[in-house]
Amino acid sequence: MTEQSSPRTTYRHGDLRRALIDAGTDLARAGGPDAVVLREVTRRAGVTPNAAYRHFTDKGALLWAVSLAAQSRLAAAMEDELSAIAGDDGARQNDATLARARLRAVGAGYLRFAQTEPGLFRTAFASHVDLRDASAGDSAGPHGRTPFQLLSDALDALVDAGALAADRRAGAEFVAWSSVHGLAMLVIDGPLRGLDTDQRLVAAQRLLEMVEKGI
Amino acid sequence: MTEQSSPRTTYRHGDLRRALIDAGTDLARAGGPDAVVLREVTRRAGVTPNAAYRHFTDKGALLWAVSLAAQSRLAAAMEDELSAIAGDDGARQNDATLARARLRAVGAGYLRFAQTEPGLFRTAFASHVDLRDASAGDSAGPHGRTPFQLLSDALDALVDAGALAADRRAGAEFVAWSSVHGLAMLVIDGPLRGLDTDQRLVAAQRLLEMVEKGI
DNA sequence: TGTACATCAGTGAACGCGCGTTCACTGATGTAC
DNA sequence: TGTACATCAGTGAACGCGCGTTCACTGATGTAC
Repeated sequence: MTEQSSPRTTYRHGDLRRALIDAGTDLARAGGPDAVVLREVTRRAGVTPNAAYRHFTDKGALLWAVSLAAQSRLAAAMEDELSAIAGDDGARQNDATLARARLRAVGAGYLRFAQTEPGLFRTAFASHVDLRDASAGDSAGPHGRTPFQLLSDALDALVDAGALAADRRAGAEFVAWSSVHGLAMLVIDGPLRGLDTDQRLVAAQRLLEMVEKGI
Repeated sequence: MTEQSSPRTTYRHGDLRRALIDAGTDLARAGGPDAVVLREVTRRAGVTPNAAYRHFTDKGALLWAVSLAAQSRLAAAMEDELSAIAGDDGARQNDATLARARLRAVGAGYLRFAQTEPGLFRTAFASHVDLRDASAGDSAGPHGRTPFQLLSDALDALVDAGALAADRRAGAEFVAWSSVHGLAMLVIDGPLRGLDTDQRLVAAQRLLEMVEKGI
């Protein structure tokens, strides 16, 4: 993914911006946002530190770009989980069971990404991003939806299917999101770090169940 | 709280360990765990940087001590909320309404502390602490209970009062904690930073309601 | 089709900074006699 | 009660480090004529 192994032969790089984001993503994957160090990023891209300033105004802008990439991967993980639902052709159907399955899939994808890619997960939330901002195109997944939009979609579908009262729709994403996000944080970084894989799965199931019941 | 304003006249300090933790706490309050910088801490205590090594083996040990102090304050905030419950004499009663009020108080205290002291809140979770560890005496509040223990107590009382089925008790703290923790994180540091005070209160109420219903 | 030239992506060297940590030391305190 | 001395909390100076950023530059590329 980085240019490290294939040293450039031309004076010009080709697509340094992309290479810097990729190298930054590798660093973020391994060590979270703090590991995204400008000098190390350029080192990995096989380039002088100041070359980065041709593509980013400063280190913050680079980290921001890496964070957007991480958010996009989070969205992709959620979409993966959605597309794995049996009997779901992706179209909007008025099926309460299916709608609930989709909401669970959104949560499960979120949790799975947090646990398999903790560094990227933390980076997605690092740079004071507003995930609710629909205009953040670079933070969207393969189908152009951001993580927050995927959650909103699932909740809308729940209302359409009659599985959630319309007057409980407002603010529902905040509480659903909070629950799942909290478990992710406690498990990857916090006091629940000690839980083994089984315990994590049980906690995740239990949590999604609670959201479904209590929302 | 720091020694900054009253320069020492004696050669010896008196209680440098305490002063360092206090100065570290001030820094953490203002800027979170990353702001707890050994040199700045000693500067505030009116002491040479290396003096800190008489009391802490390294910077990590200092940060750990500050984190314990932050956890203790979190516990205190939760206890404050508990003691504000009307008609609660603090004794264990088999009253379902009261038990539910206590659980809500635990969550509300947690959320209030996160919002009024975001720096300390993040510091409490910074140093890979295991909050569930009962032996962490320095992380307890005024009544000797850690934040996690306060939550456990509230859930036990819920079972005793018949407001929570005994077979749903196991793992209940994980999902309750996750929900509240997630909202706290999203609001103070994350994508829900933009919410104003009213919206936060509404979200908090809605969340505690969901936990109560879905647990 | 060939040449002159402007553009601008990347170079090389250097900067000042604050950090955590180590060293040999000094001098106030408390205890033993 | 007074003196000698061990203890050890804090000093002062220095270290090496990696960081983000700036400077004047060079040379490959693409375009105009």
